[in-house]
Amino acid sequence: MDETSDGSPTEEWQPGRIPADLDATNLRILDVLREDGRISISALAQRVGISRANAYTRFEALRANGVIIRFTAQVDPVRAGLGVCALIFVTVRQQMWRQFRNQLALMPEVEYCAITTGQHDAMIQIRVRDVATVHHLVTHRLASIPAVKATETVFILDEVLRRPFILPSDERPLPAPQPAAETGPSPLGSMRFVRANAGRADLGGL
Amino acid sequence: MDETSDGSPTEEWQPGRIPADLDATNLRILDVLREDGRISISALAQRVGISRANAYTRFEALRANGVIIRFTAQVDPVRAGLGVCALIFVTVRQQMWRQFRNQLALMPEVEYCAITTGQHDAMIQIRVRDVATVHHLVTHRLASIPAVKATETVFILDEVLRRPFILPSDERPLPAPQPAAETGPSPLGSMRFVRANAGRADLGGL
DNA sequence: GTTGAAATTAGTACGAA
DNA sequence: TTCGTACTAATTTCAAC
Repeated sequence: MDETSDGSPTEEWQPGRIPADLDATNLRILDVLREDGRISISALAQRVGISRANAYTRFEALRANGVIIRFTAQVDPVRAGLGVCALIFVTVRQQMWRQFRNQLALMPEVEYCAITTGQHDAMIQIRVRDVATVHHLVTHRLASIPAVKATETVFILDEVLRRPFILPSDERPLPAPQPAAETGPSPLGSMRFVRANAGRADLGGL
Repeated sequence: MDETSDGSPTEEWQPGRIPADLDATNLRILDVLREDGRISISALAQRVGISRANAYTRFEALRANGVIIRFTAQVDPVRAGLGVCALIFVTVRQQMWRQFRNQLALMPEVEYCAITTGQHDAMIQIRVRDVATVHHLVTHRLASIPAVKATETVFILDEVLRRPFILPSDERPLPAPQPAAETGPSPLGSMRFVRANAGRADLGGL
């Protein structure tokens, strides 16, 4: 146990700090909650190997600290009627970031949006009913946003992996079961890191 | 209940079929479950405006039909100690897709992987502790997979939007509150759709 | 599809180690 | 801190309508 007299209530979180309250027990709790978010606290305590009261305390703390943002269902988009998924890479007009974000919030088809380094400025992932809707969304709705300078669209053909989240405690199940001859340094030279375009350090009103 | 041999869910789902069981009530259930996956069935029934027994029936059906895949927590990756997120675009050697998928399953840092059209073959999203880990993962772990021909990495600077999932019933809150003069066809000409490279129709052992 | 029972379980509050 | 237990309130289940 660390003796850093951190008596601050609710413990304000600071960006640079490594979460000290994420011990092995809390990580196991998150691990269980990842595969069954509706598990009862009693069952959770049982699976983690702690008492019910302790499980309640840690559970609430994880929520209060913001480690757990919310509980939600994971839905199969195809079975829900949204069979088409696409990625749209957006070049954003400088100093119009705020408008870009505001407009995105008004688009319910957008499941995910991230600001990236590299050739483009942002990547958004959308889910819609059919391909025609993608076309309409890109050429009409997105194109009508002044902050959007250009877009590049690719379709998602198959989603290989979709994990709810990952934890620092996740480790490789198999420690490289390959023949030693092939395990050496990169046999291929085409690993490329893409840096941002010139003038991209300016994130405007982000 | 029809008893197929292995107790598989009622009503086998077929890829082309539009989910007929997703009426307005089920969509409202999913909508509630999206923002609170731990809500009790009683409260769910109350919020949707149906009886408890009905809510139980529909709830179980949505799970059995595979519309709801699972319930899970949504965790803040930064607060969980994984502050660095990156996208890696991978060019996969033809007819080595199966190996690619198998190797990915062994990499716990990978949160998401999708096969895409366009210049690259797949996009994977990873979360790790620091930037150095990204570098090691790309130049050593990924590069040592024979199926990986080339990669291109971009870092995620900020995650603007992260919705659990979206539903067909989600609609635009505001019906285009723009002046009519600007609502016409695309004012910008740089909306680009990227098709797959030559020979990309072959998905190998996918 | 709805309502109303009983049975079970969840959530909370104490002490004790 | 963590655990164990008792108490109260809520939920799930099963019945009949």
